[in-house]
Amino acid sequence: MGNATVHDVARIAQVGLATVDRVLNNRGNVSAKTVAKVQAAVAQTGYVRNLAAANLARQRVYRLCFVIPAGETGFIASLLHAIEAQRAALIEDQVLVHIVQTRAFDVAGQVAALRGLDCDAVAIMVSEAPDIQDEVARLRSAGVHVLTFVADLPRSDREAYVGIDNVAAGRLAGDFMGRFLHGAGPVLMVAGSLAARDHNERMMGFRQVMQERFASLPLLPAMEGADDAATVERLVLEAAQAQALGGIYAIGAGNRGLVAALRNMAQRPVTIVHELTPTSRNALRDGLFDLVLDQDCTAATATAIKIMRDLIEGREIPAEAGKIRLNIHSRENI
Amino acid sequence: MGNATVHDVARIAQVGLATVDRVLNNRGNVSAKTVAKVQAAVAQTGYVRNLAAANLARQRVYRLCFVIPAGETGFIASLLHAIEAQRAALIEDQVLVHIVQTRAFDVAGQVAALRGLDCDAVAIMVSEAPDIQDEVARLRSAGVHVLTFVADLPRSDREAYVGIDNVAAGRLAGDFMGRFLHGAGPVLMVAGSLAARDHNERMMGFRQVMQERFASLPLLPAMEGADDAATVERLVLEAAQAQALGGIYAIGAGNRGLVAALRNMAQRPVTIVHELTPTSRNALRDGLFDLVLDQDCTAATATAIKIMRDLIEGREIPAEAGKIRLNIHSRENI
DNA sequence: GGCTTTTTGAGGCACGTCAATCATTTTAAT
DNA sequence: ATTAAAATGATTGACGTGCCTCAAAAAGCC
Repeated sequence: MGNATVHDVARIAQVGLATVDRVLNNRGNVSAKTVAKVQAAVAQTGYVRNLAAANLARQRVYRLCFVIPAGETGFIASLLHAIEAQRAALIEDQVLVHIVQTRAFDVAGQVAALRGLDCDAVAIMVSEAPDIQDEVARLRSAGVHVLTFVADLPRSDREAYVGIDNVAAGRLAGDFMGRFLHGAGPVLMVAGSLAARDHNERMMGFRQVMQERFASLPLLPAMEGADDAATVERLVLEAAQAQALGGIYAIGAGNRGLVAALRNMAQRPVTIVHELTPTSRNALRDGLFDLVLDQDCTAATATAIKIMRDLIEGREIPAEAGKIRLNIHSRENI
Repeated sequence: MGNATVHDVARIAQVGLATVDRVLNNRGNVSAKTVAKVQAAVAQTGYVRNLAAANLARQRVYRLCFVIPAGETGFIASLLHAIEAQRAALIEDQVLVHIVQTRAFDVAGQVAALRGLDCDAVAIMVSEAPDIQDEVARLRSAGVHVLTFVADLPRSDREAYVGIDNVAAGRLAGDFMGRFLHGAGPVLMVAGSLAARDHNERMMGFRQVMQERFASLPLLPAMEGADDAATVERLVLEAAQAQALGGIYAIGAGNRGLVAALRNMAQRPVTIVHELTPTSRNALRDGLFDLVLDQDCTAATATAIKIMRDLIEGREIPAEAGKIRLNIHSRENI
């Protein structure tokens, strides 16, 4: 069954081993007739290359890289943890994963990080800026496979995006917000930065659903908390003092500040946030948060690594391959 | 870095290659002192076995098997599809996946299927019965690694369970049901079979939350639809005729029947179901279903395969490894 | 026919590990 | 001290593919 080797193919096709090798690896200088003979033999024997032997022979080492923001947000910590957890199994497979951390929102620093890369494929979680798109193009032309991670750069040369559909996530949050909010009361949106594509897309999705289906609920202008706990706390408390809030949708990081603000508010709004971390987990348990939308970091990193390997091997990447499912956590399933 | 070989280890430890091999593969007949020397050299060089070379040398072929119910439910189809989608990449890695389908709820047939297995590891989705637990024990003692899949057999000898936490899924469904159901109206639960552990656990979780937090909502006795569309349709319509339903929690298969019933009901109850299939996807879009709880088949099969390989390699399996996250789909994110 | 160019075959080395044999040394038992 | 048992080293041959060289055969061209 799965045990035909190049030798079998050569014997069946009545050609030499070298010719089989030339055909299988597109080395050229083989007549069309011979190519057909070999391909027929491959089909007949059901030959499939033995990847282990191939990698051994060519001394293949997969040099992968993740470029992700620095900072101690719980989400980044989860990502790092997920990568570390897989590392042991990966080195046995000759996969070396290197992690580069850059300051969030610091485009120049991110460009510098991309410029200094030395690897076969890279997964990047960076800002959306022309300089960065140029740098992606340069990497691609230098033969490095590039995929975007968590935050997409749809207009760049990236070969794949691994992460959730942020518009859908925002829409889902809007749906739940509308259905949970029995009374009226305005809804506040707190993003990290509306210039960040992921946050912006979530906001758009949320706003779409609120307008389409829950138009009676007033939507306050979105605020930017810069992924900073103190800023988020201040913004939320100010908004709550201006008028009683019915709901809060926290689009990005800074959940610690949100928790602090909620503890100081008389009336508890329906609160939907992103990213399952110790902070948000505790807040769920204490009844401060109602829902946490979360992308599974383990799945995200595992998928990114798999796609990078597939890209290096030249395999087809289905369009859906990088899609990470969105998980929802309430107090009942943490 | 990742390039130390057994030769390096032997040189550093000042022992022979054969001795290094004996230590690394626990072949015995090595003195404690020598073992320590080798281990020190391994630590010093950072030696990690090259799995490709190892598998090549020992002609390793991973013979894996899935034992899952037959039948054309959408969920089973998704499972099969997910396995097929991975098959191409797997054979390059010398992983042969065989699928055995058994009649659902047919214990004797499942036992026979388990008895006829010839593989290194198997993932089973079967009924919970003493005969099956015995058969699992027999497989284990015959050196076959066994993990349960989608439905657990916690009292058996299985080495891992890959699937969602069904109690948590039921609790989550209960939480949403309570929050969506503004008015009163009784809630109907339709399971496939309450003897099936997964359905039973979901029901328990659902019931717990409803009693703890939404005690004012009456809960009708759970019905068994045997995963059969016609039966489900009949049961639901009968219940709806007896009294107007506020909500329906469909615990198992048979969603097609539920859709048919909903189309014939004057008042649309809040409907929460399991498994994202074409049927449930369309029902979501048409507003017949409110939520679909779903375990990601691709993730489940991929995880099961990975764990089977890890078991065969003798690697540690973290307790959490088999945990599949629960996805939630509403009309807004399909 | 003589010439060049393309195509093909044969062979070998390398990759790192496993698995086995056989000879030798060390250690333990009597 | 003798013998048995255990421990160790040295060596070798796979495993299947990639990649290279060299020579031979076939095809194309004038």
